[in-house]
Amino acid sequence: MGRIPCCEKDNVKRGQWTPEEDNKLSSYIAQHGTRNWRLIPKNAGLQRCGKSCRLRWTNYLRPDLKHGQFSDSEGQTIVKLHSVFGNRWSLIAAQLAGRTDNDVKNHWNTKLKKKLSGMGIDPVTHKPFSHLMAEIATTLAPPQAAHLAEAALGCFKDEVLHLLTRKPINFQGQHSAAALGNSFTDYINCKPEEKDATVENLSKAIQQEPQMMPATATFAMPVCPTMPGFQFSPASFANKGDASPWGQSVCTGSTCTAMDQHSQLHEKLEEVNGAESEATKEIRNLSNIFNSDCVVWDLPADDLINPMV
DNA sequence: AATGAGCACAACCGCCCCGCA
DNA sequence: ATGCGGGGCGGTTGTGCTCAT
Repeated sequence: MGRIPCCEKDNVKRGQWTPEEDNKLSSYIAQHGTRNWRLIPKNAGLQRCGKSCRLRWTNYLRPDLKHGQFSDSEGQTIVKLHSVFGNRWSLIAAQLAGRTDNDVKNHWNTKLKKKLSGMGIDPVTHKPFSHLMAEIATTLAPPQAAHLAEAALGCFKDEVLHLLTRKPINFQGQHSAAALGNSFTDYINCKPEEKDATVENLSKAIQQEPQMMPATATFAMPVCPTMPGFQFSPASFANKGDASPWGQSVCTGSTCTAMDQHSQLHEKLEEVNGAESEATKEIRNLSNIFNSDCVVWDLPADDLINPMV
């Protein structure tokens, strides 16, 4: 069984589009619109799958598209929206004039993800890697935490190395923080060739003192006054000499609360009924988040086609 | 100059959702 | 209520270009 294919794959051309094909498609759509994608290639005289035509049109031929490089502020916008929406590229792209979901996705995968990793930020959760490691210790039972933390240290070793050699971290944990703090201090102060060993020591510290981060311990970002306890200092994360908006926008800690509110967003969405599109509803809800006292958003309004604030 | 690695972008694939009969 | 088809979406792969060796 299975689904009927959208076209007969044997009879359709695949791969790069030629200028001639582009012209045929563009002129057909200019005359007849995009009503039925399955019929468009046939009527336009193209040996292409309807789906391929739709993709070519929406990602490349549409006259309202921007084709240049992404600006820095567009990048920031993507990062911030990604921290709220996750990999919902169409939703993110809808906020950037002239950009498609494919553009945004490609830009994220090729540039932004690496940029965040290089800054010590996990591109999936938008939290600092060190925060994630400590979270492992906080949320899991000691034996599991030890194993996972060790694995995480292995996975993120490069990022941790990059992070720690750039800027000391101001850990002020109240519970046996000395063990972890000393390990970090060792890490920062040791010679490059000793970094690996220090990572291992840090892992051991977590293993040996599983109670050092009790389950009740929480992290406080500066913009989260409601979360007392363990103090992580994102300001110390950012390179102080770096005046770029990247350091500020990603390290404000806003994403910490944004992720929490992301779940609220979905809960709220489920309550909403009516004729509004999902995007409209999400944006409506999102605007509430942006107005929240707890989150600092500095989205560049110029890049937004639906300014949310 | 040749070649391989890395990168950016275009295109494809398969799944899912939604409207309609 | 249900099944079908069109379209949308996100993940993945392919391709061509650039740069370093």
